[in-house]
Amino acid sequence: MAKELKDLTKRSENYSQWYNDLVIKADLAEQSAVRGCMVIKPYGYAIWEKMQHELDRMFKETGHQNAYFPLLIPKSFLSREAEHVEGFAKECAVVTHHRLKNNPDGSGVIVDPDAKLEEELIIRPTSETIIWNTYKNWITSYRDLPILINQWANVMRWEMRTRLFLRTAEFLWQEGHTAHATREEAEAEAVRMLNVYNDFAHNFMAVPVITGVKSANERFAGAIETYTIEAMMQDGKALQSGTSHFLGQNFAKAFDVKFINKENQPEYVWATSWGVSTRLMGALIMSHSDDNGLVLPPHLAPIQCVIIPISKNAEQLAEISKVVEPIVKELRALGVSVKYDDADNKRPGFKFADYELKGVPVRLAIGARDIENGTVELMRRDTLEKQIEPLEGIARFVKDLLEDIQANIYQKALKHREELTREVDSYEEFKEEIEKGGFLLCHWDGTPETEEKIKAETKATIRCIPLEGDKTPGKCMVTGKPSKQRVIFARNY
RNA sequence: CGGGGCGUAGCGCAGUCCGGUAGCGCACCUGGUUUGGGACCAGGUGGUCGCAGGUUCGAAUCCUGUCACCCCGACCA
Repeated sequence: MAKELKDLTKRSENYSQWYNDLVIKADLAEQSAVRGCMVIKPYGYAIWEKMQHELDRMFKETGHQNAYFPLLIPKSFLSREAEHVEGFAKECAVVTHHRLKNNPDGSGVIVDPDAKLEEELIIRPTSETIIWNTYKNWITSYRDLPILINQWANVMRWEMRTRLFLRTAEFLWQEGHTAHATREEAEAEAVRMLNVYNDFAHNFMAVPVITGVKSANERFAGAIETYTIEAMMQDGKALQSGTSHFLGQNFAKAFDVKFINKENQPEYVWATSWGVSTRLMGALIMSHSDDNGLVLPPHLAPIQCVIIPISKNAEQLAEISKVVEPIVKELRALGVSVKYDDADNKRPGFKFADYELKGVPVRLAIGARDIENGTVELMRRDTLEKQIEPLEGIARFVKDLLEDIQANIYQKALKHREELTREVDSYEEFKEEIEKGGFLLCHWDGTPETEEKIKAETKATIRCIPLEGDKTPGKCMVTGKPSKQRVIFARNY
C-alpha cells in the first residue's frame, strides 16, 4: 500500500492496487473502522457534492421532487415481491434488538435479551418496498398520478468484498421512485431518466458511457426491464455507472397500490426506479487518472484553478499577493472556482505535486520573475504541459481553457473506449480477445443459458444490449442461432 | 463459505528460522539554513510487538487457542 503512484505504471497488472492507492493518496476516502465501509474525506465529498448538485438540478428540470423515507424496513416488506427478496436477501444487515445493557460480569456492554424486536428490521439495501408501502396511502385516483419522487440517501448491502467507492457496504446514492397511470408513461420515464444519466456522464463526468438494456441475467431484482449506462475503465474493464428500471406493476401488485382510472375502473399503478451512487466517484477516478494522480474534469472539480506564489520572503509574497488578488476576483466573477494557496509552511514544489495528485485542472504559478515580465506560468493537468502566458487577460484565458480541458478529457476517454471496442464473430476468437480487455461486440442468441455458459468459461458478461448503433442481425457466436443485434461483452468491476 | 497472506509507533516495514528485554523510512515537534518541481542539517517525541493462555531464569521470536484485517474466488451497483 505504501507504493508511490509513479511506481505503479503497469496498471493493467495491478490496477486495483493503483486505484486504492490513488483514492487514499488523493485524500478522497479511507477505510473506516466498520467492516466494508468508507470514510469520505472532505475533498472527496466536495466532488460528490458537485455531482449531487448537477444531478439534483437535472432531476428538478424533469419535474421531480425530493423526499425522504426511513432507513429501517420491516422484514416482512421484503418478502412481498418474490424476485426482489431473492436478489437482496443474502446481503442484508438486520436489526434484532433495541437496547444494550451492562454485562453483570463487568466485561462491558451486551445486547439486552429482553429488548428483542417482535419483527426484525432490515437496513435498507434499496427503498422500493418501504416507498411502495407508503405510496399505497397516497394513491387513489388517476388525479394523484404521476408521482415523481427522488430520495438522496444511504443504503447498506453486506457485500463479501469491498473496494473504496466501487463497492462499499454502505454507500450514498439517489434513488428515484415514480408511479404512473399507464405502461407507456412509465416506460418513457425509465428511458427519460436513463438519458439524464447519459447526459450527466458525458457533459459533467466526461465519461463516454454507452446506454443499453440489461439481459435477463443482469436485470434488477423485480424489474421488467433494466436500462444501464456502462463505462469503460482505463484497464478495459466495464463499470455499470447508473441504472433505470421499468418495474411494470410488480411492486404495485405486491403492495396492492391501485387507482381508479378515468373509466372508473380500479387498476394497478405502473412504476419505475432509477439510481446512481458514490460508485460514480470510482468511474470518475478510473476513467481519467494517470500516474501523477487524479485528473478531474473541470465541470466537477471542486477547485478548478489553483494559484501558487513563489517567493523568497514575506515582502515578496505581499507583492505577489497584490498582483494575484484582482485575478482571483476576476476568475470568481467568471464563475471559476479558484484557490490562492499562499501558505508559507509548504514549498512550491510540494504544492505542485499535491494539487496534481488532487486533479486540479489548471495551475498558475507566479514569482518575482513573472511580476517583472508581466507573465504567469500555467500548467494544465490533463496534458501536464506548462506554458507562459501574459498576466493581462489571464482570467478569461483560464475560463476558456477549462472548457478545452473538459472537451479534451472526454475525447481522450472516448478514443480509448473506441480503440478497445471491436467486433468478434467466433467464440474461439472471443476467448482470446477477452483476455486483452475492452468491449467485444458479438452476436448472442438471446438466451440466459448461452450467457451463463460464456460467463462460466470466460468471466465475461453482457454489459448491455446497446440502444444506439448497429442493429444488423446475425448468428450467435456460440450456438449459431439467430441474433437480433450485437451486444457488448466485457469483464466488469 | 473455499484458497492464500498478514497483524511490531499515525502510515509503510525489518527483526521471528537460531529466545537475551525493539529498530528503520515517512510523518510529527524544536532550532538553523532554504523556497521556480515533493528541501537539507542537527536534535527530539512516540510502541505493555492483535488478544489470551502455556514453555522458559528470560518470549515480538517457540507451542496452543482466539480475534481482526487484506488478497484471489463465489456474490454484487
